[in-house]
Amino acid sequence: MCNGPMKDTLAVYKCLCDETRLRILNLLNSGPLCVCHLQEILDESQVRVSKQLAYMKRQGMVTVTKHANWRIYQLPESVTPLLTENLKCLQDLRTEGKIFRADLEKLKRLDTSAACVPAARKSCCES
Amino acid sequence: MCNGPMKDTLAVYKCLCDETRLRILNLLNSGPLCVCHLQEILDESQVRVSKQLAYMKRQGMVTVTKHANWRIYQLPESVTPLLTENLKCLQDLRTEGKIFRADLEKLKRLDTSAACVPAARKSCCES
DNA sequence: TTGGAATATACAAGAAAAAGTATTTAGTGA
DNA sequence: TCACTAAATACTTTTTCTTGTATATTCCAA
Repeated sequence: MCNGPMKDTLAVYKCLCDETRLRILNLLNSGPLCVCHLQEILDESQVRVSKQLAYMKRQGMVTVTKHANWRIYQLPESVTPLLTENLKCLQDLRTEGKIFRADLEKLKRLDTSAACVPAARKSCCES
Repeated sequence: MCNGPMKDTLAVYKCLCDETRLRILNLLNSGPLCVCHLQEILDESQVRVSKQLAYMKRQGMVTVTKHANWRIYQLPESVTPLLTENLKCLQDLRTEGKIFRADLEKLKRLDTSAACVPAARKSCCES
């Protein structure tokens, strides 16, 4: 996972250089999410979302936990400074980036009572 | 050049997700440089460097000016916040990233009396 | 105007990444 | 055990990126 600064740096940028992955990071930045909800918000096929998540996991950019039938993806507890900075930039982009904003709107409208919504998200949505 | 926030953002990350391009940005970050010097420092073939520069130019990440036989590449006067942030991150990486450090060492040892060294660099090296 | 240097570009080949379809794996619950 | 759901993986095709070789362009200087 830690292959030296250059490899790590490139891994981050490789995750960031794709639209779908950026949108996923934008969403995960406000809390953990199951695959089915990502699929729903992004309006992309199951395979596509699943593969992008697998890619990001390989690069150490997200972590997964099982929850019954669902897989909950989230940003790792400890995020590198580089990724942290860029997640901040993504937040700034929300102002101009209508896709990012729209995704977050959809996220807010999610049914938080669904079984696959993890406790962490529920509480974060209530607040 | 300005195709909306998403395209612009992706353009930045696409430039950043390649080792050679990162090294080029790291070098240009400390001043303009001609292709032949980039070639020398990076120790890469002419075509390869030239193509990466062309790529970055297409993405609006660098600008060129002619100077006799040479092409001087530099970061654009007005750099987006996203790129600015990431250039800062690159600077931080110099501490751990030995390639970046080594490149800058080579840069310092460049013969600043060479005709292709632009005035801007000369003065910056003297300071 | 001819030759040489610095750089770019065209074209072809190869490698890597992405997308789709179909299939598989796990977990759940009747 | 069987059927069902969520998600991952295998395999294939397509697209995109990268690289290399060769050639072209541009500018200079003799």
